[in-house]
Amino acid sequence: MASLGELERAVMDLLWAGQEAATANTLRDMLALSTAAHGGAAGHVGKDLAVTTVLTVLSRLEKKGLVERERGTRPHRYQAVSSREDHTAELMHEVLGSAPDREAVLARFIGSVTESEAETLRKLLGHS
Amino acid sequence: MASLGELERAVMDLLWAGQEAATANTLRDMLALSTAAHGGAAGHVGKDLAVTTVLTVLSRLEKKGLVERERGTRPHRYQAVSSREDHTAELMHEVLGSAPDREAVLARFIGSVTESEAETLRKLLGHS
DNA sequence: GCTGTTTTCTACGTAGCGTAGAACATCAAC
DNA sequence: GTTGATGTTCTACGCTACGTAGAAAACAGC
Repeated sequence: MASLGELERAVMDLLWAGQEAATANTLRDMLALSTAAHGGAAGHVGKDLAVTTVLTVLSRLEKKGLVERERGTRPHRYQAVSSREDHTAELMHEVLGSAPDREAVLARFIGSVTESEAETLRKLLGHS
Repeated sequence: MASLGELERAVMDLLWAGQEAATANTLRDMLALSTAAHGGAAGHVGKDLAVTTVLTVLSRLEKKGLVERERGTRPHRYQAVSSREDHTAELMHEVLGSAPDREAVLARFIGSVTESEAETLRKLLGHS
C-alpha cells in the first residue's frame, strides 16, 4: 500500500530534503530547478509544472498518509509525515513481511549486503 | 521495477510453493482451489478463471523476468526464476537502495525487528 | 484433413498517476 | 462591500498496469 509515481517521488524527495514545511508554489519552483544538477544521465530536465499539478500530487500524498498539511496558514504548508529513513525502513519491513519465512529472507538479504553495511549492522545488533 | 498485481501475486505464490514447473491448466485449477483454506478473513473465494487469463498473467510475469517457461513441452511448463526468499531479499535491497543514506535506513530497520530476527541476524553476521 | 488442446492476439473495464483547466474560496485593498 | 490577486478544490483527460477473457491461430493425434 505504498508505491509512488515519478512525480510523487520527486515531491517526497524535496520534502524529505528540506526540514521546513513548504508551500505548493515553493515546491513547484524547486521542481523546475531540480534539473541536470546531478551530472548523471541526460534524463528529466527541470519540470515546469502548473501549481495545480503539484497540489493534486500533494493531496494524493496526503491521502496516502505520507504528507501532512497545515491548513491554518493561507498558503498551506506541506511536510513529510516521517523521515525518508523511517519510511524506507518501514517499506523494507513491509517487503520482509510479505514472505512466510522471514528468517530465510533475512539470510539472503544479509548475503548480499556490503561489508560496511554488515559492519553497521553488527554494531547496531550489539554482538552479544 | 517489480510490483505485482493481486493475481500475479497469487500465481507467483503457487509457483514458489511447488518446486515443480506447472502448466497453465494446473495453475488454473490450483487457483480455483485456493479458497478459504487458511481460516482467516472471509476474503477471496476460489477464483474460477479462464485458462487464457492465467496464460496472460504468466506471459506478463515472464516479461517481468519472474517466470521462466519451457517452450519445448507442449503444454508449456512454468516455474519461478528465483525462490521467493531470493526475490524478497532482492526487493528489500532495491528498497534499501532507494534512499541515499543506507546505513541510516538500516538503523531504523533494525530498530523494529523482532528479537528472534535480531538473533538470526547476529548469527548470520557473526564472526567478522 | 478434422478435432481437441494450447497458445497468442486483441480488447475491454478499472484504477493509479501525470497533467492541468474551471470553478470556487479567501483575503487584502480600495 | 466590491474587486482583484492568490490559493485550493473539482473535474477531467490521456497513459499505463492489471484482471479478465473471447477470437483466432498453431499444433498434435487420429
